Amino acid sequence: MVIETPSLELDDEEIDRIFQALADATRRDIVLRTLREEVSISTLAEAYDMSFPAVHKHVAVLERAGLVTKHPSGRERIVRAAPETIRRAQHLLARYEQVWRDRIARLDALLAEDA
Amino acid sequence: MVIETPSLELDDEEIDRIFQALADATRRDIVLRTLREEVSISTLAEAYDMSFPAVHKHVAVLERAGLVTKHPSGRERIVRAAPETIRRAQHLLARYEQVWRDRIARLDALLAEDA
DNA sequence: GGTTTCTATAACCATTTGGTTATATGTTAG
DNA sequence: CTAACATATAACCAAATGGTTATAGAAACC
Repeated sequence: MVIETPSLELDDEEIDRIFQALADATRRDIVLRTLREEVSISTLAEAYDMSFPAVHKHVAVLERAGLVTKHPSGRERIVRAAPETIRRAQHLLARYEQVWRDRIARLDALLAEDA
Repeated sequence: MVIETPSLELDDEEIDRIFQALADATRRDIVLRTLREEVSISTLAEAYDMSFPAVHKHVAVLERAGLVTKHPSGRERIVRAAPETIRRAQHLLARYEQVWRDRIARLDALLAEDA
């Protein structure tokens, strides 16, 4: 039996799915909306100028990316944002910024050395 | 004449392009690589198991997203990361997290009120 | 029980994406 | 000048994306 190691590290495909999911204005709006309050898919669908199945698909993309979760409640599916995944994406970008700052620090050190 | 207002706000299409560009492991690696040091496209191309034109296209996607800039140097095109765009994306996600925290704060306030 | 509502999914379509090979142009090196 | 190298771009292709309509199942309402 394989023990699923609950790695905090994001693998490449996971990151692909997260950024891909965020690369669409409707989906970003769904994330914002569900961060503020839990809503059903059909309630979400009312907000956008597209069919229910289109919104349903957007929610599925967000779910596969781990950005939202769905919870049955009677005939409805309540959509909840998953802030932890957003936080991980944010931290990934923060690490990119750190790489840049490390480079600047190296350049500064080199300049100080030469002076 | 239209004065181009240098808005710090990211419009939807700009954000689409940024996240879309980040949704590919090769492109994220190019960003990381160019954050550390400026490199030519052909130097980049050596690092990946794909043709030069494929890498050239990835760089073009990153450039359209404002994540890198290209600078001619003789026959080469030096690719530089644009950390400011990365920072903006990071801040956007930080705002999403803030929306979540605001909600928690509201719920906490409600609980305190009821107590 | 029948109707309505919410969800799920299939089938389809146009466009975009991410790769390829081939070719042309510009720049440097000898 | 010529050869080699770096870039750019066109044409092509398969797969993925983002939408549609149609259909079916499940839960709730009266």
